[in-house]
Amino acid sequence: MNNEVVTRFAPSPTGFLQAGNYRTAVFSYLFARANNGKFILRIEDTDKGRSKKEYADNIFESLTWLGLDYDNADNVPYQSKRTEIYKKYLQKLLDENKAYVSKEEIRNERDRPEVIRFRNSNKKVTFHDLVRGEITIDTSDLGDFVIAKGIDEPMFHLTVVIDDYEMKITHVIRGEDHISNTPRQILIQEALDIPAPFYAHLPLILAPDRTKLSKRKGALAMTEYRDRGFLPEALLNYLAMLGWNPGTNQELFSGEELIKAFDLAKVQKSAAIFNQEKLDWYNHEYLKRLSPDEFFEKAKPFLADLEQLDRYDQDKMKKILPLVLERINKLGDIQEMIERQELQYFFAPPLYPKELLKNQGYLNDLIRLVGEIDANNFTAETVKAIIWDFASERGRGNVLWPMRVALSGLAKSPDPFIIASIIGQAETIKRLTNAANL
RNA sequence: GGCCCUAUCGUCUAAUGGUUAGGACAUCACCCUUUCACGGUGGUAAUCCGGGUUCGACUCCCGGUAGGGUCACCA
Repeated sequence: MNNEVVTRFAPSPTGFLQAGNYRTAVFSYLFARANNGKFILRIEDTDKGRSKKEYADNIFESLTWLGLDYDNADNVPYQSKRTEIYKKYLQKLLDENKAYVSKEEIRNERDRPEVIRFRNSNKKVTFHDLVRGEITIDTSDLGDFVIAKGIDEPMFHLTVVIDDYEMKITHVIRGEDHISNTPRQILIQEALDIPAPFYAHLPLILAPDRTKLSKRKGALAMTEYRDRGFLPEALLNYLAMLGWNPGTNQELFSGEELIKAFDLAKVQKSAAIFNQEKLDWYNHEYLKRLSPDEFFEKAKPFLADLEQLDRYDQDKMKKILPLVLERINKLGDIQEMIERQELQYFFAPPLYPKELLKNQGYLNDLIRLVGEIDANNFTAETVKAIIWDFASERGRGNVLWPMRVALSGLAKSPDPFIIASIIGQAETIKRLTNAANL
């Protein structure tokens, strides 16, 4: 059991992580689970100046929300607290003359007069990348790179190598931007005489203009997607399909299905553009799969504006929600519908210009017909049944359009039968009467 | 600029020497329909360019071109 697969997600809490970061987390997670292995989280906060607790908290929150459960949740290592461990290895390198204290002219006020540099053998390093195959890089143009600012201040390349070793990481799955870092880390491994893990470098996720995804280019924190009403299942599914494919035409995958189907060999080599519209589609698909009650519960936070207007009526809201679902991609769109006044007519009589009715001629007939419906059986179906033939006879547009406008006050809305059934018989007759008297 | 990586519809991708180059999103048309939305049907749309190898290249090789990454006392 000593060759158990262990992967890790090792972000730096120096800012809000975006889609590309979380996609590497998704792949690391899926690969570990697909191989019955472990997936662990490590916080790389050796840069004390830029690391912030707020960002680390956001990483935990995002991972949990996405459902990427890490196996060391009760004991997540922070590199800032592991200085003593790194010191041991650093001292060894120093003692063996594989690293040395470098005294140099300081270039700017931030620089220290002394740093610890790795004695580079300037050779060509070749490693096998699980995504790209063999990669060879000549390290001679790297020089004697800095691995610590001091004996108590180790830096990235050193800490990564030591931690991956100590935490028994078997597969380092990370972004393509680390390819050129890999030879440096391999050199350190050799100096320390520790084994190298397998490497898999994932292609990057790009903005629509093919440049790096950034805040300016619309990159959002994962929690922002949550707050806008995306479902974690949709994000997970979409992220997994960006740069990986199952080799079949299946598009919708549950977390379990992803684990079953995931294969590093089918990871794409080229960068992918983050496509918001496809994400919207995924989210709508998952929204459609929710039960009415689940949808209502998830929609509630986005209904606050209606609640404030004292129009909050749970029973009525539950009837309206299916109509809303057809018209949104994410729950946050509900707020926009409310702002555009596309839901308020369900709660209060609409105001509209008389011209919008186009034709008032049949309104009195409609009032009579609607009044004939059994009050105990006032549904969209019975309303339609009693009106349909009449409308067909007089021209549906002549009858149904004014009816719908009388009820909704809008040029675009759901059909008049469903609106009538939601606002009720008395209110329907009242609004039709108002329209007839305009 | 040096080094490294990559290259199929607008986008995400399938096809690992022989397919009418397939699917999804988006888009367009039609159907459904009083409008919007949903839904249904169908369509437009791609192998970066140039050389090889081969009976035969999206697929293999070379060269261009383009895009990306990286060249810190950040990670």
